[in-house]
Amino acid sequence: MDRFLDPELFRLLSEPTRVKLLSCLIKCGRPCSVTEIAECCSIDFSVVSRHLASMAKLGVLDASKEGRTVWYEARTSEIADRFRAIADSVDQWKTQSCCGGAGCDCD
Amino acid sequence: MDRFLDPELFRLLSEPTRVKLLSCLIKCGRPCSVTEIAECCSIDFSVVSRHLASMAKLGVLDASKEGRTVWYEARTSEIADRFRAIADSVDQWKTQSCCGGAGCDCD
DNA sequence: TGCATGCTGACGTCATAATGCAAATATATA
DNA sequence: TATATATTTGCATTATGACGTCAGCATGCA
Repeated sequence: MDRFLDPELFRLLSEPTRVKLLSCLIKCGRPCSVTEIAECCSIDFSVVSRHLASMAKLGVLDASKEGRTVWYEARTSEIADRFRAIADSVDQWKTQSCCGGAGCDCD
Repeated sequence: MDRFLDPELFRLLSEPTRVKLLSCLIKCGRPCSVTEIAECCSIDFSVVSRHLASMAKLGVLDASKEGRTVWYEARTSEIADRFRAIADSVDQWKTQSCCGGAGCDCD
């Protein structure tokens, strides 16, 4: 389970600004440029650039450069699958037990 | 979807210490006291107290006071369900579009 | 009542990271 | 080549939040 409970992924989604950008991209369902999203969400484009890059690095977004424009697109299926994997792994642990009491080694 | 992409929930899971505590509780599958978990994970009990309280506040844990002891238990099914709901809502947005181009109002 | 136990809350410190501006880089176009 | 456009990067500032210590509060027990 700990393999799926990736703090880095959650850290990305814990920032309202990033979630706003991601939400925008998911809803648009098409590749968007940095400038486009920056204007759409009224956020400084340097901030948007950094956030989108970090999300692409973690596989949440797809990035493709075309001339001087970078197109970002939400990897929607990938995101949904990842959350389902988390749900499944959490469920699996329901039946297991890590400690018999005294000698617990959860860490 | 924005209803499910709750930054607060993700913020909780973005902290390795909190994930460690949650993981411990899920694996144990039974109510544990603050002291018990603090010793099990070798973390200062005031830190544990804070983290568990914040997770209970967001519905990730169940808390029940019994005398001077507070028993925390992971709401495993609730957690799994929440992640599935996120996955489903992300999938639903795949077919929709928030903007026709110029007048995009993603925010 | 006095004391031990279990937990919570306040406080100061520290580390991390988000932000906006400006400069730099890369690419397209005149 | 000169200039405009799209994005990235460096930097200083600011904000957020985690941590440990200690004091305080509630509860149980002698």
